[in-house]
Amino acid sequence: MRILVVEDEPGIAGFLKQGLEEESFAVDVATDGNTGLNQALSGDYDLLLLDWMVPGNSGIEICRRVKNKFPDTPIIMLTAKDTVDETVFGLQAGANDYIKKPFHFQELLERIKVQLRPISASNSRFFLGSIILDTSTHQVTKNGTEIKLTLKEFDLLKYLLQNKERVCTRTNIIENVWDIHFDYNTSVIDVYINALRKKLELSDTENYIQTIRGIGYVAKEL
Amino acid sequence: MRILVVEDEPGIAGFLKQGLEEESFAVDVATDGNTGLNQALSGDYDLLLLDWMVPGNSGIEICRRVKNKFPDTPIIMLTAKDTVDETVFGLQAGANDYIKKPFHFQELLERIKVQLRPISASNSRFFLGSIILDTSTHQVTKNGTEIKLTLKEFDLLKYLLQNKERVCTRTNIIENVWDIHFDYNTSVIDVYINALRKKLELSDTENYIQTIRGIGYVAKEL
DNA sequence: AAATTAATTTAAGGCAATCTTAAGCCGATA
DNA sequence: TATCGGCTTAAGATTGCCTTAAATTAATTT
Repeated sequence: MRILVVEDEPGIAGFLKQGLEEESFAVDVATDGNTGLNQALSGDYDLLLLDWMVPGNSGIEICRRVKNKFPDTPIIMLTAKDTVDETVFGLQAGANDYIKKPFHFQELLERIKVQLRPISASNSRFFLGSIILDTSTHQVTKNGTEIKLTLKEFDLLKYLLQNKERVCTRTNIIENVWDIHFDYNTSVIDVYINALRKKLELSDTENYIQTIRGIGYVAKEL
Repeated sequence: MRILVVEDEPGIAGFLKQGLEEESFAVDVATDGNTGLNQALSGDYDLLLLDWMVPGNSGIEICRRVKNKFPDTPIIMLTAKDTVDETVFGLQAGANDYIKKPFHFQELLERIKVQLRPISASNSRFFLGSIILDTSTHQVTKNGTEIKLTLKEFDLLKYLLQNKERVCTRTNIIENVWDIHFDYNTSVIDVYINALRKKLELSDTENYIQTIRGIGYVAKEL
């Protein structure tokens, strides 16, 4: 799940980025309204966190423009102000929720999950053959025995499992797992697919992760 | 823990009843909406599993009525449909979670546990291997001998144990144990984890507190 | 109140795990 | 056969955790 944070205070921005990444979201940060608006209009994001007051376009303006183009993208406003007027303005502009600063990260997370629930089933466990991936313990097992994966390996496998039986293109993967948007000219994916197959001991008779030449990969039951 | 299942298909109902009873829940089954609603309104249950479509009152209607009378009773909807609209309706009606049929029983179990966790979280003693943490006496022992911990060490260990088998991110920890909400740039956690491991004498063969690089820590049985 | 002790936090260096790049190889496809 | 894309491996760069010690803050004693 990809989240765009538009926030000029570097402290808060960094805090949000780290916290959300620990929750395995792919996070981009824009520190002013103009770049924020441009990135938001790219349509690459599943959710937007907008600060109310940012240099350049105001959060509320970004909200209106984005909602105009992508009515279904949930937007949560971060605001230092809590007067009724402004929250009403925000909701009129199409924001799905707002949260007052300073806030508890936990609470923000809750609200994000509520917004994303219809999109991601917010599952905690994924299954593939005898493989189980559990996001709550960050553990992967095969036939009950634990398989130690690195963070990126875990994220990649999770992404494939979230999209089980669906082809994940290389672009899909590089954008959602690596959070890279340009320069697709890398072979990280190959390296990590390789590592996964090795660690999961996927033989020819058990190739749950199949290559679609020229396109990408699929995780599928056999 | 008492669970009410409202489900008309006898196959699924029986499957649920048996599975949940094996997990030592007390399970009642209602096969139509009317009796389901009546039983639910008795207030005897800790959690409700509602099928979306049942004869008589629909699951969603039951959900609304029950939530009206018992806002704190968690409700999980079972649904064959997965359109965004309907899951959104369900959540608006107050459901705490939903799961699509067909589902893995394990997954359902996970979700039930998540919902019930706040209720059973009022424990005073927590266990991890041969370690016992008692919140009422503020004491920690390992193999019966007391281990003196400072306040912060105790709080940290308690938090990890309350979330046993679940990953605690650094953000989780800093918010819940230190009550810090914006300053993410600190290494206190490392220092205290280090102290805990030392005092608890967690060797490689006994590393009940594991590091999840890039995310945080988990307390888990081996 | 001052001094002493304990607890907590900050800071920094070292180290190991992880990530990324790059290059050679192999098989598929045209 | 030539080309393209994917596989595999190894090496260098980077990141994040561990550890220790010093600095700050809080609690306790004199």
